[in-house]
Amino acid sequence: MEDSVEEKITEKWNESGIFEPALSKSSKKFLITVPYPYVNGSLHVGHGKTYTVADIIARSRRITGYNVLYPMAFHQSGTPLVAYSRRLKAGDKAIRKTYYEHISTYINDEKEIERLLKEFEDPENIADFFANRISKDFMRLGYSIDWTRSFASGNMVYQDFVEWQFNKLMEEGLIVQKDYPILYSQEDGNAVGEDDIKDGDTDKVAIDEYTGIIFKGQEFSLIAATLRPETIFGVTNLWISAEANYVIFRYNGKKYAVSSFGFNKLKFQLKEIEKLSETSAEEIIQYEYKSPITGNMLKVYKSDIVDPDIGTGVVFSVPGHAMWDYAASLRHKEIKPVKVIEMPAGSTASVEQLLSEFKIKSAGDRVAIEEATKVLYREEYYSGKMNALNGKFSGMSVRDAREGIISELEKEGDAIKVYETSRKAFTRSEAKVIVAIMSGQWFIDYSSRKWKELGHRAVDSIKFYPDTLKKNMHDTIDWLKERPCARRRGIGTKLPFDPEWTIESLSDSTIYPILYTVINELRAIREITGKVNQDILDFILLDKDLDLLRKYGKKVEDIAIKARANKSYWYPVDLRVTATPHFSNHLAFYIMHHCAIFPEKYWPKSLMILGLVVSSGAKIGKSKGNAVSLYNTAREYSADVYRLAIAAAADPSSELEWAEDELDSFNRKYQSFCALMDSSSAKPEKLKPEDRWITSSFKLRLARFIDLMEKYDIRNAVVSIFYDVLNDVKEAERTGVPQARAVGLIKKQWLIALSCIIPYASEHYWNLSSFKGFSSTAKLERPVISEEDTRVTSWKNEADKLIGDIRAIIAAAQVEPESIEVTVAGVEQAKIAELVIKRKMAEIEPKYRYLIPQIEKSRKFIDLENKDELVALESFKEYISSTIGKPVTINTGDVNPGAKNAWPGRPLINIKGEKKRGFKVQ
RNA sequence: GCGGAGGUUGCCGAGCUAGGUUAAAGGCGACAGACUCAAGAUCUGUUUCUGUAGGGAUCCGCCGGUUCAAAUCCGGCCCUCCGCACCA
Repeated sequence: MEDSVEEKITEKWNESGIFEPALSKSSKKFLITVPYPYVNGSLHVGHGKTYTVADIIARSRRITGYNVLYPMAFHQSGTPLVAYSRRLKAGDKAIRKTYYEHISTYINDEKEIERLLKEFEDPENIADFFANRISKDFMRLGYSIDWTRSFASGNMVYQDFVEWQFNKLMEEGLIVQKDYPILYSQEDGNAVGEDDIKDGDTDKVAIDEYTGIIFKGQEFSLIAATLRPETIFGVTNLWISAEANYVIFRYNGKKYAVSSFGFNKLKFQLKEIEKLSETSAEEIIQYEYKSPITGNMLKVYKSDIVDPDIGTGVVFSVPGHAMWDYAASLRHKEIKPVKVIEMPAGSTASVEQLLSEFKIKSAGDRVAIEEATKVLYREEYYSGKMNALNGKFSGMSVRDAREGIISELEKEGDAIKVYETSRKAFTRSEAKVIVAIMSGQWFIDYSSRKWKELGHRAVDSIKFYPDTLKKNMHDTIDWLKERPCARRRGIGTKLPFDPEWTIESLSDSTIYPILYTVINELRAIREITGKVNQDILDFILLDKDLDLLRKYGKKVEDIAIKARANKSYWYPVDLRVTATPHFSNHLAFYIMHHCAIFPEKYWPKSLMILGLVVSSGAKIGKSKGNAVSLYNTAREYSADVYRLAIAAAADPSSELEWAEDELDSFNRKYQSFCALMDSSSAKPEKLKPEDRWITSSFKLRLARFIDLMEKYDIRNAVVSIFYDVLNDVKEAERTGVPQARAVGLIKKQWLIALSCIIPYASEHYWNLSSFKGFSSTAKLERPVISEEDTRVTSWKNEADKLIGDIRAIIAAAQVEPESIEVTVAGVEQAKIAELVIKRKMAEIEPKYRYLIPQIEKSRKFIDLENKDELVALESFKEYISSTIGKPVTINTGDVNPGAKNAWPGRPLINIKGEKKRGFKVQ
């Protein structure tokens, strides 16, 4: 179909407002939502899947009699938009290129693109531009979205609402404040996110928690940061770097020495820490240091395995269980490795074995040592056991021992936590990324017992599609713990009780679907009051007392009452559709926040989780360079074809491989559907007997479609209503009904059903057929299936089975058929067959007993219930012979002594014709 | 490691929660035929092996078990994929 036709239809939908539902007492409501898109770029075909699936469901509910609301908004909260703007401003080439591509999806004019790029230095402009474009794209994809309720998370009214949300959480005691490690850039004086770090998106930087064990010395103590404190019983000595500078500092009234790099980090992690003086490796090695727990006195050696930049520049040495330490100890004969961990029999994970396995000769084989270290750490951690040398930790698993030793060390004041980045990282402006302790970080405390119980209750009551994910959600809720919920930068709402902080982007978008139900009223109130105050929201959303509103005057009161009615009608969300990456975060928060704030009647009803769209095996992502633009795809193939591909390609919950050539085949099917519609006739005035099969079959398909859509089994529903019906129409031709007539017979209901999937074509042919209104809002009637309908369709199945048999014989026997004679079992045969099947051999007349082996052989084909076989096949005689292409005769026969016989459900086929090799057969 | 999903006929992908109706849906590809001057598209059929009458044999990661009967249930093994957080 032409672009302009689709555009015209879109316009008509918009003008008529058919997707902007009002409250209705007569029909059941259905609120369906999808997480709003983050507006930092154009969307790809993967994004479109979620919105398309939701739209198909929305439309199917609408035509089956529900009052449907499918709203949409835009997300702008968080750091990326700000980061992109900043980088554009700084002239970052990579990001410029990305945005150049994003814009050129829509705009060709070079100058205009340049102008926009300049504008994008303000993040709000990026958000506005793409929000605008995305909503246009969505309109052109035929989504039945109510755009009058649209908003963005940066809007003031949204912020009023989020403030309210956080005040509620605070009142419930679900928000706590603590110190917390974050990635930080000293030069920028700022927290850094993934977007700020060089290669941060491809090579993630995590925060590792080291245990900084304190080794007490005479003048000062050393702090050695380690990931493996459980090996403390195997410590033989300490290492420091020969080249690095060391400093002495005071912390908690005591003196310590670490590398100056290390001190630099600790400054951001420890409170009240003060540098006292410089020192040197030489000075440090003059003393011995006492190990906690074991009390051993340890010597310090210089070694080049120490990277002064990692940890504290002081390393404790466990040559029995660490590749680096072992390699370094080779130069010091007096160091004897001590084994403190034993491995299960058969394990090859030991320092010595890995040394030979990885062919490590000296401390110079850095890469091999790194690799071997990974193996050793992993194996020992998961399968190792502490041996008898470990005091009270002997016999424990390595895991338990690590925990026990850490808590013992911390209790005695013999260790501090030291945080380190998981790899060396730099910001895009080349500043070093370190870990700093953010003091007073705000958290949402998901670990609350009571809250989790509510969460579990909600999960129990929610219907999950697919069902298997329900268990996952229970697990996810158990696993949730405290989560930082505010940051120092980014777009978003200020924390109402601490405005230095901006609410983080996943925490501000949990219960927002309720806003869709009242957004316009809230805006109207805001016009009057200047802000939507907390008590107004209490009244509207939590059904609090009307007295709260007296002070705002009658007008506000009236609007609020209306808003509350809207909310009570539409909420809760009946179905939320989202992609699987949202599962353990957004969806879990969505459930939890509803539980915390709303009474049970407003908790979510059901969730649908979709698999990602992948392209050439990889997850589609802007950074991967395999993003297929949603806009371009829809323009190139038409919105309908895109929708058809999404609906029919695979089960929504599984991953969908995006293949261009398959899109072509969807397109061809779609084209042939259009051609069929173009040539179809109007509904005939009078039915003919041969019309019965196509009309009956359609009823069955339609009923199946309705049932499947009810269960959101979109794929099979599409197969039934699109592919199967299409094939039926073609077959109808052979049953004696021309295709044009066949379509005419079923057109109206077919178009209504199809409006879920290919709304443009449906609407177009709806108009051409002069039906009234829109196919999108017409009512689909559940067909009444009569006995006649099931009978005539099962007759056709019998005919098809017969055709298959005839073909098999022709192929096996290598015959060139002239005509086919089909003989259906008569009364006599039916009686004999029944006796055999029912094991009443004695009752069979002796003269027919010779038939028993013959019947036994065809036993599995015999159908005693099949009483009207002759009528069935007779009525499809034309169909059979036109399909085979040869004349077919059908009659009933008596027992044929001494030859093969027909049995009920197993007619006898006799093919007359010539052997392909020239023999004449009878 | 923890938690989850899965390994099906050339490929993709149903079926496997209720075992037989499954040589195993559907799509893609391949092959043959029809149409066409021809190609493409479309339509028809075939697509594990085998058989001169609708039949037979083998088959659903590997091994074993339950059963009259298993792709489907049970046990073990091998392999693949996803999530593990502050990132929207």
